[in-house]
Amino acid sequence: MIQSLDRAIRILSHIAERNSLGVTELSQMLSVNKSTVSRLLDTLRAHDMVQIDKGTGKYRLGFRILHLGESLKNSLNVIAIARPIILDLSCRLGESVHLCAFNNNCVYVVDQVRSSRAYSLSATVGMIEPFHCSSVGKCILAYRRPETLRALLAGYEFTRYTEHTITDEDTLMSHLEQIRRQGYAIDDEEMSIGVRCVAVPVFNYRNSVYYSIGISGPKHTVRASDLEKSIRLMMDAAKEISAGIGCPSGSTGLTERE
Amino acid sequence: MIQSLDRAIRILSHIAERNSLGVTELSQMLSVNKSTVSRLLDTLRAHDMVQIDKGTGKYRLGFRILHLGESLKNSLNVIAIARPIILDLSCRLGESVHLCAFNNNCVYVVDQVRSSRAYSLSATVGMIEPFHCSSVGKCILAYRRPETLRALLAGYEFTRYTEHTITDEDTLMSHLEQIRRQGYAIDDEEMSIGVRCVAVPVFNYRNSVYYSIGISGPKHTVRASDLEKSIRLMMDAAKEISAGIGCPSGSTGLTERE
DNA sequence: CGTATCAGTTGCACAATGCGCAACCGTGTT
DNA sequence: AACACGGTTGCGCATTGTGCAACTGATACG
Repeated sequence: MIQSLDRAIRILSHIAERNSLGVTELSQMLSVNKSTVSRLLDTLRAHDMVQIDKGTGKYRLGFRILHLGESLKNSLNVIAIARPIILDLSCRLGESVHLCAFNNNCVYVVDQVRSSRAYSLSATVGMIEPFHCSSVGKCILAYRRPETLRALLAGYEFTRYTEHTITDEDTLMSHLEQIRRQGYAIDDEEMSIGVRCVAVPVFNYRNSVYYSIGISGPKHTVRASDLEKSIRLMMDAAKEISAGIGCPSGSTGLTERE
Repeated sequence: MIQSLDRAIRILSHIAERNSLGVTELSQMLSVNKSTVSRLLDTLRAHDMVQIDKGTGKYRLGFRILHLGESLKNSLNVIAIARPIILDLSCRLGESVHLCAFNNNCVYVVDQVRSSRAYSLSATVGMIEPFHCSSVGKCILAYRRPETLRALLAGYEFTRYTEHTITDEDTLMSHLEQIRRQGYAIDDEEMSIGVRCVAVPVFNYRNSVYYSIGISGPKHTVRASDLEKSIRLMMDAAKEISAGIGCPSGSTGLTERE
């Protein structure tokens, strides 16, 4: 463990936590002489890892941090990260698994693993999933803010596919509330008779939900008896993907909607 | 300049640039012995500033970077940063200046400085600016992607306020193209007869436009003769705000729309 | 107006710390 | 099996980072 570097990172973390700090404060928090802190800050500042807040004169994080973060985000490929995980999930559950993403105000299927089963249900990558009657769609909607939801659903057509389809905004809203509470969404023959789907949310580095993974299968194979176990497995998989895209571990569910 | 820290930050930057690098590659790039690089990476990894990409086995940036970045973004208060700058701008130009933000698919006035002039034109903070006939609105729209624009304008009503109001999508589209090329937007009596407005975009840390600043004044005070000078001053102010929220200097205009 | 107080930076001398070297793993390749 | 290659560990040296204390500069206060 390299002392100076270790201390520098500690400094960054403390600054991040308190937004801005002075040399003396930092030196007390770290129990390090302020001359040392001052010199570490000099080097950090030379690389724009911290900057001096004109106004308070204290140190805040520098924009280099943002640029590093951008680069990391750009290199994060959810599909690549999720692939081995949903592959494994599909094997364990014996069902097709889709990875869906919220983009352009729609929920798209962005990747898929087909079940090994002879008669497998499958979506098409690129397909848009409806908000009101797909588990993956509802799952993502459940984590939007009320205002966003209102905007999304303004003018949305609640096409009825089966007798179980939710066809009005109010019902959907309270349904979404429930999904967020329980942490998973079910589509029980809401789009096609005989088909049942389950989906769970994937949390990103800021605890927002922009992805979901879902399974779909013939109603009789996705049985109530197995459901609990399946959901647990799915949640484990989702947690792994979440971690892979930077979700702080253990914080799932404490999510601000957006 | 503290050597070890300096080297560590160099390592981060190189990794960011190339997405992932190995110990040996890094040691060559920095001309530092690989044992040293390895030990620096150990410390960085202990703080999740880098992580090992399972798959390639090489080092990539760690999620701590993202969390630091989030914290910085949360502490960035555009209004606070912009205030002294638009205040100064308003003095120099003698016009009211507004700061507008794109949010919830609308352009809102989020701050304002009223001109010292006796008859000043002013908006209300919180007000929503129309897309098709406000300079601040057009200015922000001009940097949306075509797909986003289409979504935004689907069902948008091109209310006619004056004989100069743009009332159809095609005209607006080519007008926006021009705005992006020239870097500023003008509203020439498009919303109110006798009122002229000018707006310029503010670029954020990833070169996206989510804010604009605009002036509005009686047509005769915002004269064509002064326009060039005014626009230059506005662009300077916008650049300063942009820098204040992390825009990499000198990169204005090379923007990906979104 | 001078003095006290506090935050931050600089000079210096010491030794702790970080460094390069070389040896050592562990994997994959021919 | 031998080799090549990327990464980690042990060790001894001196470079580097460190604490101390003095210095600067701003702000408050009698």
